Amino acid sequence: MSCETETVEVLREAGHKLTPQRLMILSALRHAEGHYTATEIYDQVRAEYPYVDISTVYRTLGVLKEMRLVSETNMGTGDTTYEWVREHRRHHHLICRDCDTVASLDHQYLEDLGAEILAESGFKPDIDHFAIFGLCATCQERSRTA
Amino acid sequence: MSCETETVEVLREAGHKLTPQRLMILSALRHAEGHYTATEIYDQVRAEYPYVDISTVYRTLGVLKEMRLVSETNMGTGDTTYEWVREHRRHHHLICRDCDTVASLDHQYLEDLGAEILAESGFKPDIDHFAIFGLCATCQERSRTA
DNA sequence: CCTCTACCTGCAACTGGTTGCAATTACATT
DNA sequence: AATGTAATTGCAACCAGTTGCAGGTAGAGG
Repeated sequence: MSCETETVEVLREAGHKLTPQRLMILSALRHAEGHYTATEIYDQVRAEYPYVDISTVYRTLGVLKEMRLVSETNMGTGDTTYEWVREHRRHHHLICRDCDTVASLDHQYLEDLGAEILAESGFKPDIDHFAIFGLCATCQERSRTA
Repeated sequence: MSCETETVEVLREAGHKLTPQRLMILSALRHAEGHYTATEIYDQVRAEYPYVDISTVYRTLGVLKEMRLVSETNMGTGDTTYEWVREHRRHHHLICRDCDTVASLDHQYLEDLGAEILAESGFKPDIDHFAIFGLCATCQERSRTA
């Protein structure tokens, strides 16, 4: 739990209580790489403490999302995925709507878009983790020749 | 139905059958302005033909989405909204995660982003109708002084 | 250490959306 | 106009996610 101290402080300062359930959910997300569904997190926490409820998982993810400690993304697979936001290592996804291939998109493109929007409208977008749907090069080719 | 002829032809050429249910769903979307939830479309169709099933509405919205005749957008209100895509009149939304205010975003910003991505990666994004979450100017101010 | 209260939890009921299946229907072919 | 078949429909059962509520707990203050 040692490396969690900072996060715990951030949450407490925002007026949130640190319950054992929350600490377990937090820990599951922080020590994992990549995206997880709510159910995956639920299962992992339940292995340690079998009485958690799935609604507690969703509610905790909700407060973490509101504080922008985790990102919530619809990857087009049916259920929503959550990921711990690391300042370095920001990334986005290009998802082909035909073949479902997922490619990465450099953060810079969206960083620039966010800066433009902020400068011109005053609105500050959360550019944490985007999923952009479209057609990959291969599928464009295929539909041209079909 | 006269003004629908072109759309009907597009669908038939893609191998889809034109059932009365689909024609009613199509007509409801085409003659409406703005975003609608699946339930709103369902209710409207049901007024004319009470035996449609909600799953038929979702499935039809699915094929229309796949053909990019309608856009599907999560506006953060819980349920997904659908809108007939009109080439002119493209627009996007900036939604404040604190006060839920919705502002419009000019299509140009995203058009440019889409062109950049296509040029550099070959992936062609569907830039039909984005909802970008963040903090409006007022709420940024409020959280600074809080 | 005890008290108090606002926040949090688990439960159960609910809403939005999806899926497998048997029966039906659009429409291409003859 | 009759036939064949693949797509589509309605139904029912299901999965993902949300919400109201009564009881429980973190943690601030005394």
